[in-house]
Amino acid sequence: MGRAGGPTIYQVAERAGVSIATVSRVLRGTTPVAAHTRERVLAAVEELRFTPSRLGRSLAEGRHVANGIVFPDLSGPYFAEVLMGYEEVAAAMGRSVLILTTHGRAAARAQVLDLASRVDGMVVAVRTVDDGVVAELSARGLPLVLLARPAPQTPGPVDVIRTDNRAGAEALVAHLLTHDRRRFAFLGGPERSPDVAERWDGLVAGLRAAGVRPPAEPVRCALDERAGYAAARRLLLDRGAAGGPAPEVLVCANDEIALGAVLAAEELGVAIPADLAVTGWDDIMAARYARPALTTVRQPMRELGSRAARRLHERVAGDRGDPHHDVLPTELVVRGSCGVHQADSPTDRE
Amino acid sequence: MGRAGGPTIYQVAERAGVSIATVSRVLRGTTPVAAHTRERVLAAVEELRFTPSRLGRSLAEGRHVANGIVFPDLSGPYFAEVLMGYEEVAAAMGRSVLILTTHGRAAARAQVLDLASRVDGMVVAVRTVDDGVVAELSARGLPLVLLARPAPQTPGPVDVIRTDNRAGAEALVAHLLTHDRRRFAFLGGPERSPDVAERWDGLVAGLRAAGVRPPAEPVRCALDERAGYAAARRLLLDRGAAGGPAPEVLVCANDEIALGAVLAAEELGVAIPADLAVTGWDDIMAARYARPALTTVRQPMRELGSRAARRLHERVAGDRGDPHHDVLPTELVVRGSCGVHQADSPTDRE
DNA sequence: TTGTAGGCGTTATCAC
DNA sequence: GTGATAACGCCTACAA
Repeated sequence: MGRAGGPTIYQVAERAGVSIATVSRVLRGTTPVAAHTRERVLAAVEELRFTPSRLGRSLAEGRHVANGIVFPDLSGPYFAEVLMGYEEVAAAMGRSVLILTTHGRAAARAQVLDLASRVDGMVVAVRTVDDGVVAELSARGLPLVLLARPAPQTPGPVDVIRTDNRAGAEALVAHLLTHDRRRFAFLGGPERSPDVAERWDGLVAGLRAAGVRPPAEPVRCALDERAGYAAARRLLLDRGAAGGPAPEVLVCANDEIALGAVLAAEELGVAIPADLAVTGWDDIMAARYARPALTTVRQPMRELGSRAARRLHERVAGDRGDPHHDVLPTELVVRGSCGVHQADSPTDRE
Repeated sequence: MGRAGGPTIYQVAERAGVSIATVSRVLRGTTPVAAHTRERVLAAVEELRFTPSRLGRSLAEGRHVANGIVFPDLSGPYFAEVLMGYEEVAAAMGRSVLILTTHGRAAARAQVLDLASRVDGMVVAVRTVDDGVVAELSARGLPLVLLARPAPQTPGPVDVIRTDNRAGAEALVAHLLTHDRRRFAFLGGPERSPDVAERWDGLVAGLRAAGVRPPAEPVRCALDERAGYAAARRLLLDRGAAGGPAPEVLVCANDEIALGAVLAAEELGVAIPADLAVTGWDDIMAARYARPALTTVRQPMRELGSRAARRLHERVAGDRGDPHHDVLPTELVVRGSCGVHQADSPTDRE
């Protein structure tokens, strides 16, 4: 037993009474081997339960047959869905998947570089490391796909895949305006993710286009339920205290924030949608179960992952073409939280 | 440039005018090196942006510094949470994480074996591959931690981490009986996961202990919302048609099934909790937002992952002690879907 | 058809 | 303090 992983090719060769070259040939099917030697080799492989060392193989072949993916974190369904799509396609192509979440750590750079030395290519999502790292890896010739993150100024071909946040936000605004709401607020931190920044931009643009005055600033908060609850509560109380006009619409950067806002409103006796419309983004499961159900914008999370995997595969396979820039469409999902509609069916299951 | 990943140690050595041994020594800090040579080496490393090849390193060191984890799939919050806990701890220990989802594929065995040759140890969750594969890996000496999956009869020390499904189910039943419900049904597929099997067992045991007749069989269905909807609908319609006594309680194997069941009941005009109590398992986010909010059993998903990572780390570090068998406690979360309680606060945020 | 031998990029053990 | 050099496990020309 040569290593923890099991027997080595030498032991198989010895047992079969052949050279390691022959064993390799049988296993790889690269060169014809006499039927009877082949049998003997296979028998030895079987008896020893031999599995070639990935390390040896990769070192010799000069490739890892593995993909990396870097997320900021894994909370909420978004990244999990992306990962599903990614892993599924990568696995189907025979590639392993290494995952790294940076959690905004300072060590992120080092971790990503380490990851880079274990894979043939990788996906970098959103705010995980700064463009310097991306440029460095790209310069090294490592195939890179950026997910929901703008392409940096870098020489190498870096592909980008994202969803159309701006169009989604504009469609959302257009719908909200049909409810005759005018005083908008936006909950979320545009600096926390390029996606959120685009949603904010889309909101502002949509309102301007309709001649409605957009909010001066977003209400900055983290992208989770708790932060949404706190931010909405503060907003609703402050406006009340200041005697200023209360917001009529809360456009939230994601569903978690929106659901937190719904709880805050409920607690303060603000009726939804009568007094206040609330919208989210992503269409997570809880959005359908909230009462009223949450109006939101759905994005093809899983396809983001699968596309990234496919694109990466092409690059790893040698594609040297111009960088692709895929923008996937979003879909407005109108439910009860933004106002009353005809044939409201808040429990839609699709 | 020796490879896609960048320069090799030879190029650094040449540039610094030293041997590769010296470069290695400087980088690893293993043996003292003269200050000025050290400087020269570091300068060369810097200029060439040298990062040692993981492949070469691992081959020489005989270790990957990487952990694997095998899931059946990634849908729903359960596995994502486990993964979070796992990745976080593994990363903190400087280890990379390879993830594999088997999707019940026939190729699972081969994929797991491939994974095994890329890591120093791995976690195998639930129903992913059969015990033969586990035994094989264990026999090879690969450190293994089983997650929510019973230990097989195997020579090597295999650690197990799971939650106390039986106790959770018994506590749940005990509570449900206080509502004077007697006719129970169980929705879920015990053969789909050991967890579910234990929940079913706990239900049966809990009812027997109270002198209540348990259902003869579980209502088998997949562990998702759609399956729960379909199964509940069928159940409620059939009972109605047959004129038999309708079930008073639907104990579901997880929250997704339960929420699907709630939709089915709603659709059929069956009032919850008045006519029918419904309970889930996991306490996913949507469980809190459903109306009535879902009574469920919470399990420490994230800690399952972090514990597994820690245990694996100990084994990889050389622990040869007896197998651990950790059983984490569950927590009953009583909400509105199982009946009316004093001081009902269905929107609890904790 | 099969074997020999060099190379992949490190680490670590010897000598010097 | 530093430099050869042998592993590590595999693949693959090149020979035979």
